[in-house]
Amino acid sequence: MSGVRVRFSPAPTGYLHLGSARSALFNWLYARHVGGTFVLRIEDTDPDRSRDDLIDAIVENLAWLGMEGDEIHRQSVRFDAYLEVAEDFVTRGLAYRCDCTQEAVKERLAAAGSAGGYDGFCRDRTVAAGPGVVIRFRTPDEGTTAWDDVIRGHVSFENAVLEDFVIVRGNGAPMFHLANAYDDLDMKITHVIRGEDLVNTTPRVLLLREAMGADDHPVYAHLPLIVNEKRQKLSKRRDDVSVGDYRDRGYLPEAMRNYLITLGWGPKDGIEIRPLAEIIELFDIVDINKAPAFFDVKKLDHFNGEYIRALPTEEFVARSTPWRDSGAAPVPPDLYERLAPFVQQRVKRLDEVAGLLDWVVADAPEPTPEDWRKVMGADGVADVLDGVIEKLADAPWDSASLEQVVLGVGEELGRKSQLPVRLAVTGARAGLPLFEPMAELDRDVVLERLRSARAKL
RNA sequence: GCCCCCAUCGUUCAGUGGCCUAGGACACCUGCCUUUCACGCAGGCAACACGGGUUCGAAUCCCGUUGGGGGUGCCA
Repeated sequence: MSGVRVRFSPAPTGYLHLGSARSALFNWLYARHVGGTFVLRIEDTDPDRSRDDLIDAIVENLAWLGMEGDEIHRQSVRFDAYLEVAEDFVTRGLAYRCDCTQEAVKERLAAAGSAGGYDGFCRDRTVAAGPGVVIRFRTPDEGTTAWDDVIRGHVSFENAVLEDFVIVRGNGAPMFHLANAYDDLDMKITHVIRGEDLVNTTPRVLLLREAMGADDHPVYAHLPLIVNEKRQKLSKRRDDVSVGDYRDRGYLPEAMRNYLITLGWGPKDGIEIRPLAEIIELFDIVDINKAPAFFDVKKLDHFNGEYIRALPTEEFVARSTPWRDSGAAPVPPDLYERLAPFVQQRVKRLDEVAGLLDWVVADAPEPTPEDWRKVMGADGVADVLDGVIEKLADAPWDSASLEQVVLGVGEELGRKSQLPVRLAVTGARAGLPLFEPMAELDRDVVLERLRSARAKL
């Protein structure tokens, strides 16, 4: 066990965001790589968000991806410690109380022609504690706050641009910077691996930490953001960001995990799809990329397809069963088991399985006009259909015989006979191998579909 | 506005001064396999944003430009 301690510290949101999942994963991977400790710390300093149901969703999705905290903490039960530190800051003159309303601050800022921040109005006033009174941390007016980021290199901020920020809310609850700085120190976190959207809060945390008496700070590694096709940070409103939604759509956790890892990092040998154990061995935060990465669902689909096909058939059946009956009609389990190998070979998501079997368990869908024209418009289709209808009337009803009959008719006529039969029976040009599923259908049903198609020629 | 960051094929990762006529993967295109599709196989298309330096030598180092992103809450 190395002394490395990393943490994933999400705010409770009721779902696990893709970006958060990736951050968690990189922390977890690094901990496993060096034999360190992965701490899960729920940052529920906002009382409105400190709800068990919001937290459970995150824990469950992390577990789905194969991660669980070696330690689990919750900031809402540690308020006293944070508040004590804040009081200490006030008595030491490092922080002060402020009773400015947010509106008043905004007005003064606007009048001064400034866009944001706080103007230091209460810095030298003496405000008594009370409802609505916040505590602000006094940031230095001079100097710089900087650190050497593992991924970004040297990052530095002029203290002058840092405004005095709130560390305790008017309702008495601590703010995240305070709790975050305190806990990283208290929990002896050695490496902070998190999204780049948090770089600019790092100086605050560093300053707070220093004020708490720390003479060092964790190693920071700010991950590149995951972006959408417009190269913007993934957002809940615009993009599909909920890990749970991907699970519902039939992505395998191991595929999702493997794909997420390739966003911002890649093994030197270029082999992206590989066992977790190998990834843990190869992974290191120093090799993480700086540039934002686009979340490419098509590539995720490819990964997922690879993982699906690699599953032993029984496992594929078991894992795809929750999606089995979501099509036009329920699929009988024994039938599903017989046809599963064919299904497994052609789905990229588990939620596609039912659609492939619709024509077997329900009426065949109406062919698209284009498909109909391309297939049924060919020469000799009527003869093919007539021949197949005739021979199928008393042929043995098993897949081998069906194949023999259909292909046999084609050979006699010197035509490819599968496509017209396929379109007539399944309603589509593409799909499962024809004869095995067709043998599952009753003779009457097949003949009826063939006759109906023949009649429409 | 101010602060911070980023910049190799459409996408993603590799490449850390010469091995690069820049490699892998996804996507796309073409064949092969197959009387469907998919899988598989063989090919193809396709990038170092621009301009200055430094150096015998730059995708790799420095500066600038342009472009993009993030932040700027009593959310985290």
